[in-house]
Amino acid sequence: MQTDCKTCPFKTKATSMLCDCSLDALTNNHLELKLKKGDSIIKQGMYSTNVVFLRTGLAKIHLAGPYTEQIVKMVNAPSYLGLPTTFGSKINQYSVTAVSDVEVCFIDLEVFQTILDDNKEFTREIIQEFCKNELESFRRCANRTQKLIRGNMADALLEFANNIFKSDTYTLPLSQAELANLIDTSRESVSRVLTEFDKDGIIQMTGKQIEILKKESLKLISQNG
Amino acid sequence: MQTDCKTCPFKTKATSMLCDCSLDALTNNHLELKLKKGDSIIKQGMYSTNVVFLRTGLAKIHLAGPYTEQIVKMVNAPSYLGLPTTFGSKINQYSVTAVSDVEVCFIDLEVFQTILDDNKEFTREIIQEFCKNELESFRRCANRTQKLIRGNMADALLEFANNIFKSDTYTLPLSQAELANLIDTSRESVSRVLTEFDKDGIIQMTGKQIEILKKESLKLISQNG
DNA sequence: ATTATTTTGTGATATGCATCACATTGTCTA
DNA sequence: TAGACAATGTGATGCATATCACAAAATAAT
Repeated sequence: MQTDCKTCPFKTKATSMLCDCSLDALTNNHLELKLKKGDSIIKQGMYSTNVVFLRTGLAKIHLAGPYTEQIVKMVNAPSYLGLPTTFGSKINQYSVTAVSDVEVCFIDLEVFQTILDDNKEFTREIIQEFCKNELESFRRCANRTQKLIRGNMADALLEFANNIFKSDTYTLPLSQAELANLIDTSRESVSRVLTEFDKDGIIQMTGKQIEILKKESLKLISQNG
Repeated sequence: MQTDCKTCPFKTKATSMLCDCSLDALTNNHLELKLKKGDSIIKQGMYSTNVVFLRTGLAKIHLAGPYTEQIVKMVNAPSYLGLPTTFGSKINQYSVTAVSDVEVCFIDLEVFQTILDDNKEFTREIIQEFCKNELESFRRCANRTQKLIRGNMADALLEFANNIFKSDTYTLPLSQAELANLIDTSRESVSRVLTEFDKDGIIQMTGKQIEILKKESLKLISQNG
């Protein structure tokens, strides 16, 4: 169950900068788990002192808004999860749930903190990550609140293609209800827009299988209405 | 013009943890400026290699969304500005503008990075800040997209009272058009809601002077519609 | 003081989308 | 192979709020 972190092939840019002694510390202080699609990785409202490393698979970050659940973003491996909520608060302020089968490593916060203290380059990379995430948050929020549904749907489809699956053909990892939470709309509207895109020949939809036919059109819709 | 940072009375929790040598480095490598209300501190789209310390005054962080300007949040001194945009991107991804007269210190990114490298406690505090900001972003975004205008207006008024001015009587630091950008609505709606709150005796408004009369009502409106 | 310019108040109209309601299809399980 | 439950498609209706269009007031500029 205990992989040697030094030889683990799943590393972020930050992780690849760790000294051997820190990697040894990680090896001896992490809990490796295989979780199934739908399983909770981090749960909002729970007390936690762990940082999570997503070794393989896909996860969603989501939280309870004032009325409905909101999916903040999708994260694919390799990536750290829960840094903001673990460092920023004793109680988890958001949830992370597996969207595919995943492998995760739980790392104690104190161990992680020590590793930060001992590895300047690692710390720099982590801070860079924080910064990029915050900028991304700003942009995302502005889009969500200002764009119409078609624009946000187009964004989501492009995001899956470009950043998550790196292919214009993929299987939607979320239900339509979840997609609604991702782009702040209703389940019904997701269904309507998706069938509309299909009818217009912008995408081809077979069940949850998506093929993007006219990427340029999607980009235009993303920019305009 | 060059204050000695060691004796500067305006310090964040993080800054108070710096060693003397780092404070000396700061003293010799910062540019102190007094800016006036409305002046730009950080400008979206500009190349920048500076971190800014807001010594005194009030500022707004804002960015160009797909259609309109969005005010992300208000920041009052003492606080660092522009860490995400300076670390995360060469080009500024958002703007910061003085909302009152302010004093700011520009610090070169390399100097700031060295200080991070040399001060573990400082770095911890900065990371904590990042985490809290990110959590705050998530919450803010969920509220903005899910709440109705009255709820968001109530939030803004409470935020000013509780976090910015620490008093239930204050002068609105933003025009109604800016308030609209802060809570993602139209200028007209801001005007309507504000007069409504006034008529209902929840606030008393004399020009831009605000007095919160029924704080509990505002909290209720924030929670419900 | 007198324009000029920005800021604010308020009605009328239009619209994007949530909500409700129900049919249909797909998927798991006993 | 049913029977149950979850996920999806689609119409009809209502509502919050953006937008347009001015008037009034306040602030700045000459």
